[in-house]
Amino acid sequence: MLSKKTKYGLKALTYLARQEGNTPVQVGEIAVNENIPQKFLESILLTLRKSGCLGSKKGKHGGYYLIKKPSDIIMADVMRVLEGPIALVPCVSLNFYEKCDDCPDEITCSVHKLMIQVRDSTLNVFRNNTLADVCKTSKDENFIK
Amino acid sequence: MLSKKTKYGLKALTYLARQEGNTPVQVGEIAVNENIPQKFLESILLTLRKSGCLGSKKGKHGGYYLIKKPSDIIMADVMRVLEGPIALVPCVSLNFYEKCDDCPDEITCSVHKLMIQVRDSTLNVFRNNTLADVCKTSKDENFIK
DNA sequence: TGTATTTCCTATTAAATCGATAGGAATAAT
DNA sequence: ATTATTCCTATCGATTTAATAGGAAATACA
Repeated sequence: MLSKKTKYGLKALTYLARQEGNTPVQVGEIAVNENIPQKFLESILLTLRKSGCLGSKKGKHGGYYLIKKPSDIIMADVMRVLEGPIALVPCVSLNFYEKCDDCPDEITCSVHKLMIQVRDSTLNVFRNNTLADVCKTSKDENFIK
Repeated sequence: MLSKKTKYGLKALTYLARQEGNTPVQVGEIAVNENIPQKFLESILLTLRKSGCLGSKKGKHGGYYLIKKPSDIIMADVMRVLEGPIALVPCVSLNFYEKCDDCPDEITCSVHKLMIQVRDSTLNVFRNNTLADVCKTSKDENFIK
């Protein structure tokens, strides 16, 4: 299950991507429009900024803004920042690998093999979607099913 | 992330699938061979039985056994019993649907659309793998990558 | 220069979930 | 009867999650 953190983070990113210029948008504005608790959103945007997904400006008229074009923001990267590993098991994770302590042998582990398939198929989706893709709704003209 | 419950459950099922006959196998035997806390495994096998994935026999010489051929056991069904929804968000779940309380409109929700893709690709894996497939290790001769 | 505004940072809390354990009832074989 | 096993309910401790609190640091602007 997706955490609220991730869900809120994704919504905030799409909100920013839909902005006209690149002027900073305040947390409060995003929070109100996307129904997200403001203080919680604050901490989420902070981690997104620290990981290089977002830029920020402090003080009056400050806020957050995208530092890359939406079409250059790969969802796999965003998901890893917000949700952590994409794999369902650490032993098949590309970026967060860990050995299972209860598994004598990965090669013969049947769970392992199944989970690699799931990882690859999920990764395929997240790698082939940019923030720009995600922003297109089914209402948009150029939306291709 | 996959819960321990699911991981243990899958391992137990493959253990049973690899048995010769259909004579009941005791929880203790599975627990020892798969490095699973016995009492925990007991409760997992119980839910698998209640959901129709397994049969059981009480008393002396009792235990658990498969009631279907491994090749007839679809992983999607098993996963739903053990882990719950396959979808990452309830609003895109086929079997556990729930409306988001913070989302005004599913049609235009960008998260929604992305998560449908993830659900479909994951489901594709779980629907196309039976317990028999999962049991094949990469060591097996007929294993096809 | 000072005041209002906003991000930044750390700590804390309440609730939910997870992993595991405990103890015994029910059932079956011998 | 005795022994072995599943079945059932309850509970516990640890971890994670979602959210809140309070204030420091930075910036715009009057």
